[in-house]
Amino acid sequence: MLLTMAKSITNFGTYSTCNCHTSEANYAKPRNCFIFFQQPSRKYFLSSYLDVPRSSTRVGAFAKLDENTKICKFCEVGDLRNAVELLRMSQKSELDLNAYSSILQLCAEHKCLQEGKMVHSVISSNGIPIEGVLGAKLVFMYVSCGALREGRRIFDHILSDNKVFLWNLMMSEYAKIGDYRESIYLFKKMQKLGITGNSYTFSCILKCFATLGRVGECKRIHGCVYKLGFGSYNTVVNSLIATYFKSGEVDSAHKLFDELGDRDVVSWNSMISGCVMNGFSHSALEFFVQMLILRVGVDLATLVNSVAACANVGSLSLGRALHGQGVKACFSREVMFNNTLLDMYSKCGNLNDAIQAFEKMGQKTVVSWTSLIAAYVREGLYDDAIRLFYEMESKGVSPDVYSMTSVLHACACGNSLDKGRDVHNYIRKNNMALCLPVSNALMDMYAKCGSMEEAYLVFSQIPVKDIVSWNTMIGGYSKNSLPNEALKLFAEMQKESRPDGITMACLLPACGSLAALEIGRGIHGCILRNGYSSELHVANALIDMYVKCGSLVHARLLFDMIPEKDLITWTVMISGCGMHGLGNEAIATFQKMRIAGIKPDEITFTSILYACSHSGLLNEGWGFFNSMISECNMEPKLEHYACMVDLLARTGNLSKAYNLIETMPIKPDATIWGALLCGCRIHHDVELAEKVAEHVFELEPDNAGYYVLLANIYAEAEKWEEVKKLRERIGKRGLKKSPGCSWIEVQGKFTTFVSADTAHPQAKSIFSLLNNLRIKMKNEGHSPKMRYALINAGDMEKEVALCGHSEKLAMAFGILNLPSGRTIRVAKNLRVCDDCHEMAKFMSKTTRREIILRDSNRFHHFKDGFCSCRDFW
DNA sequence: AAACTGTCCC
Repeated sequence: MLLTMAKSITNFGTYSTCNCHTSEANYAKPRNCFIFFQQPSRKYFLSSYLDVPRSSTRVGAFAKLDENTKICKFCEVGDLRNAVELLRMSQKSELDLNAYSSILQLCAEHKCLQEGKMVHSVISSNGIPIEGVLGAKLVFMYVSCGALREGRRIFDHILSDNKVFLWNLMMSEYAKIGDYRESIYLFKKMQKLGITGNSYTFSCILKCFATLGRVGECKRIHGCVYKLGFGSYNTVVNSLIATYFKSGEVDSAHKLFDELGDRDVVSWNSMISGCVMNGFSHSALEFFVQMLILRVGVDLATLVNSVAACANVGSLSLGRALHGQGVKACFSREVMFNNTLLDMYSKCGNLNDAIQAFEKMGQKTVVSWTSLIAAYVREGLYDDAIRLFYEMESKGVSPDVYSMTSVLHACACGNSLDKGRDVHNYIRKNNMALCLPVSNALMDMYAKCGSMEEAYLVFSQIPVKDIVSWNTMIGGYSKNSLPNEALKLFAEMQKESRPDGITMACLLPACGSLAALEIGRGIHGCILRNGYSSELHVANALIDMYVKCGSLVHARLLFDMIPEKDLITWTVMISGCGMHGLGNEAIATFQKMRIAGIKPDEITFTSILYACSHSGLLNEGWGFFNSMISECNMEPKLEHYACMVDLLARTGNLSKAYNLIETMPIKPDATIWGALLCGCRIHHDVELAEKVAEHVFELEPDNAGYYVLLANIYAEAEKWEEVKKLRERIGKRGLKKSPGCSWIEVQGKFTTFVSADTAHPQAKSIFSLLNNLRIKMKNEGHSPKMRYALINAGDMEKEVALCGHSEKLAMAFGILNLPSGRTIRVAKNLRVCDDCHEMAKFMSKTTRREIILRDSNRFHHFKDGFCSCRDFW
């Protein structure tokens, strides 16, 4: 379809371009707001409002007329110097209003403030009252020459006989410099004085209200406009359209356009830019194509907005076609056009053309530089982006808010904490921290670089936080494994500010990592009450929360209810099935996704490979690995190799796994060797484990977990001497095994257990429950698995230590405190041990409870003495 | 004309 669009441009490419600059493009920027002094309209308005009426010309002696005529003649030919000279030389009695007016008009046109002031002083010293037409001319002169304050002084002085056009002039001048409040003040004063506005008044005031986001006032003006009969003026309706788009009321804007009989190029442009602004770039392009079909003249604004639409929908071919049209229309020197092209090429994934567009630009502004910085970030060239920022600065282009946030984004994505801190210093030096988007970007940078302390420091210094500030912090805590902080901040936020869907998407991963099902349910309720559940991001986050909290059933229910699933929805479900040991269901979901026409990405492949690995589906795993390369043209990354090594190792193909590591085209990291080491434990291959472990220790010498893993392998082989040596090695490096802990949520409250936790108030009943179970197990022929004790001591002692594992304590606590029949959900920070796994199976049978245990790797569903992992984890 | 917060894998 986009191709046909591109073609239609070439077919209808002979539109007029000459009028582009002069058309009344008054919708986009305050700069163009006051259009009636621009080229096409000037004469009409000046002659009707400003020129001296003939009746006031005094008919006197011929000589007097002569002086005036001379001055006017000089003015007519644009000879300001001689006109002023003659004015100064003439006697007061020789001059009439015509002469003063003409000179002031010329001063205004040539923007000659000096001469204008001189004329003003001549008028004053001649004692001519500043009122009526002369007053208006003076105001116009000052304003045109950029002396708004002077103009305002005279404006206020002659307030009583001000005409509408002067009010319009002042209002639009204030709007031009961004002082919308002053424009609104003048508008209200005007209303108070009973002066009725005209179409220009309303265009201007609508823009002011819209920019300040005062939608209610806009609607009131809309009513006024219709009452006063301006409802058919396209300038006014165009402003209304733009206003509604700005406040996000897309339907109202469309309705106005549909009802507008006389559409001009600005009306069309307003539709295109409004659609782009509100995320409907496809519709924008449809309007553009319709313009071509109807042979409506196209101007610079049309092309700029349509190129932006191409950028958003990623249509390179149409973008290129528009580029060509712009060149034909002689826009190649327009900075705005070139900046948009740069951005379009970058967003369409074409960095080279973006760079070329940048280099070809005659005039580069801060926007051009910022767009190029963003282009580098998009391609992952973070250091180049940062370098570009400093290059821009050294070339004398001062960074603005946009360039600051862009370079911070580069630091954030590139994980460059130090460079980010440098930029922060730059911001402090230049007093830019007070700007909220900059502070927000700073927080995001610190959060993405893992420094939540610094992020919080920035956060705490923001006097008035917006929704982005809160979301950034909450999401930062979630991502940096500080879920409790995320929840705490969320509670704090609710006192001050209303959360939105994004807040929920930021917060839910915190519940997921805590396995906080009840809190997660509470948030789900909040989502439903506030109507956030229709947002796909929120729904995806919810599904993932239920997966991670062990409730695959709820996850699946929600998943099935989503009518339009995106890639992430599918990926969440695939990895969810994988985590819960349902490999075949993961595969079925993957296939359904393909049928739905969704293309998997690298993460989807990681998830499906991971699912195969956890269910021991070797052939299927290889199938996906190969199809990733051959069908999807993707290059497997470290994580994909890690999954394959894991899969081979778990299924007992240890030497094949070893070979894969040796022959893989990228350098294996500790995770890859670690996966094989795990396999060595499962299959009790001490010899290979030693070989593999040395690779691991070399790559990650400070990770105590790997030493413990090898120690366990030795312990299982009862090589106590080696265990001892390894423990010494750990001690020498000063490493500490991260202590195992497990937690359980009962009525929304968490209880955390560490190994052999006797401090708990219910410790006595917990231990007696576990002891009874142990006795029962023994009677039924289960011998405790002592190999995990890591202690070379008497068996009794080992048994005691085994009984004290944190997951056992948490499970026992659950049995004691949750109503019968309720599923017991426990989460653990490390992998579950063999003995605990055995006991959990037994527990599920004798207590007739379903137990769902989440360890650091996956879920175990214990039911009737069996585990969903089929003892394979 | 450009920018800041969001869901998935390891």
